[in-house]
Amino acid sequence: MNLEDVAKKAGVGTATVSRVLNGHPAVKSSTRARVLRAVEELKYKPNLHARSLAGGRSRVLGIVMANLYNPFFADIYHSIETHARQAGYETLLANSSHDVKLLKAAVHRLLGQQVAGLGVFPEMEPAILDELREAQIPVVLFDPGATGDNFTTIDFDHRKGIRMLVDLLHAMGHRRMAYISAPLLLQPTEARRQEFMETTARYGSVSLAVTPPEDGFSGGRAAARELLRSGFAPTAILCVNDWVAVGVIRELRNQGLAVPGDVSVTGFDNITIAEFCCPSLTTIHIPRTEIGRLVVAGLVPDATGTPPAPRHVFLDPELVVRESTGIAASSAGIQQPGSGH
Amino acid sequence: MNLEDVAKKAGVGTATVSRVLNGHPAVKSSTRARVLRAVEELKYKPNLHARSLAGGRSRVLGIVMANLYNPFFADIYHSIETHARQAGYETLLANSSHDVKLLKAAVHRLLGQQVAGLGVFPEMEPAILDELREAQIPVVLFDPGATGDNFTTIDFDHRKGIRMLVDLLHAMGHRRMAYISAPLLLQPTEARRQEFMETTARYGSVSLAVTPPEDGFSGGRAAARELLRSGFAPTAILCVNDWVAVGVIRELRNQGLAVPGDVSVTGFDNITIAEFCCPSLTTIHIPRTEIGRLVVAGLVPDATGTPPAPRHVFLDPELVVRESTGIAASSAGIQQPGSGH
DNA sequence: AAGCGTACTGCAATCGCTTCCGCAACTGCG
DNA sequence: CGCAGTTGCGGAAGCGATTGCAGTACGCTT
Repeated sequence: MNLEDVAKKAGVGTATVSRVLNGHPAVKSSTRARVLRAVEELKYKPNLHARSLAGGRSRVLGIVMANLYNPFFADIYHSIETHARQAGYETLLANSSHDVKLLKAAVHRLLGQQVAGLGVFPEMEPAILDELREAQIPVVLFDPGATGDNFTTIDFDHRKGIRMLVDLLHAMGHRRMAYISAPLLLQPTEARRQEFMETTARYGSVSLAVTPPEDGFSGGRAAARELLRSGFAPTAILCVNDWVAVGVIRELRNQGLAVPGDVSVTGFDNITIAEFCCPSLTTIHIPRTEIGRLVVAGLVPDATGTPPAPRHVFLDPELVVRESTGIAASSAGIQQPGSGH
Repeated sequence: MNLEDVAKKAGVGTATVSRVLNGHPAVKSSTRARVLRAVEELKYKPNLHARSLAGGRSRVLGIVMANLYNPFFADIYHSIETHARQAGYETLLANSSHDVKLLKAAVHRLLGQQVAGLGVFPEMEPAILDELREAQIPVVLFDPGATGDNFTTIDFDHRKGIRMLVDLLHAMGHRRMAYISAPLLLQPTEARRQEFMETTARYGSVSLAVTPPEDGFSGGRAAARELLRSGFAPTAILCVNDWVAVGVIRELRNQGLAVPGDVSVTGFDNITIAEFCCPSLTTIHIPRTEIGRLVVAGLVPDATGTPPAPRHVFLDPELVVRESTGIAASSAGIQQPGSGH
């Protein structure tokens, strides 16, 4: 079932069928109708591989994500898809699941599909970056260090976000804080952890960081369990993201601790659930919709066809105070210094 | 940068390069090494379009989903992807966003990509089903009515699930229940709503169904707000899924109502958050991982290469009782009949 | 030394589509 | 009526891979 069949059925040449299918204007309307009828009757569907092979360019954007089931990334992907569609582009998704091998495979796959642009969220390897530099297509990255003349990078001030949270908690009287990190030491999560340690040290607060066995709700629960068992009784727990924060809160309540009555908890990302869970989360807002817009803008050429100029975009954190934080309780049962600084 | 360049650089023919790249055994190892070096040096990446055009078959499964940001579907997709990878297949995702036009486009796109199999979750149109019947590939659907000799259907007993919830609530003394539906009248959600109305009617309970303006957390919140404003004071609220249930609970608490103290709430699907939110949700479990496994099993041929036989799989609901349901309160401030049956 | 099988390798056809180029028919103008 | 300028359409050359088939070289048997 190919172009030629349709052409034969409609009594025209393949070139004409192709022109009709691509909306080329120079076709008599009677011919056009005849072709369309033949297409309809044969239920013809063009072979997209042949099409892009012959056509050369494509209007497809490749997107690589780790963890689509992390709501934060799902939201971003959704935004990308929406904006891409508006720009007349399709989207091709590849999951890397935080695995370097898979990441490499994903990038190769998308490059092999001749995508018009590539947006990559996971942490990059130098080797892959090199390949991307060679590729003659615009690339959007979240790796602020990466430079290349076809690279647009989007950077978020993670450290400042953490600082805003610690400042808030300190102002509320918290002097004994814990941080629940991510299982993978990626650049953004590592920056958050470090900033937590540094800022609390500057304040002279007592602090502790623990690393959960996995990301997400159950990772948070496990980390909180371990934290409580350790005997370190914080009045506030900062979490690497909202996703684990929800799990942490759950475990605290299971253990009979009130949030924020006994312990304050904060998240990061401001995913939708942060507003809807009980108690709702104090967190740092990252503009996911805006990120999606930026990715597409950095990938599709403008009206004149010139590819987007590479640039570095900085996104600023925004503090969202909700119910999960409150005035420091006078210890959760364990004696503590309680000294200011 | 094509096969020929590599062939020239390695001093061999294109056929040999192709054989090396595809792991064909009949190549002298010295030649193989020379080719691989050329590939490396030129950073050659095969054009996948040309490859599938020439090769014919592909090892790619097409998956169509509405709403990837609905955690229920995100989980299913994740499971599909994992199982497909295990079977040596890739996955191609297309989003339909509950739009018939987009659904049609998505199916056409995947068919055009010559996928080896197609899994479609959104509600189908008869016209699209016809096209799918013509396609010479296995198809997995969630439309229990659809039949075709290349169709595998997966069916879930939504009605029974609702019955289990209503039974539970009735046993707990609830006689005045509300149902919060989905904005789109899809087959599964409609079945749930109808079963709610019928079962409560059979019990002689007072019942009311409302439809939120949108799906998800904020849809649930909006619906709950409307419900409370209406003056109908239920002692239990059943929700079309966990996603809106969380929004409903949030709004109830905003209005000062305790869950389950004043009002019991149930969800459906048993998405991960159902276990972690506060209070955790009483809900109906749908085996998402199993569904992913079934989809892949229904799509990839077995070891001998014979395509999977079409079949109808029935999935049974499973009641999960958690914190969001309790003994009926003696009215939420409004007089009510309170009659048993 | 001739014959023959085996192991490699290259040529060229092919996949289905787009698009350049040329041809025919038709239009309008002098 | 003749000629240039459109307009509409078909032929055929790619796009970059895979693969059947033929050819070469080499080793072994007799």
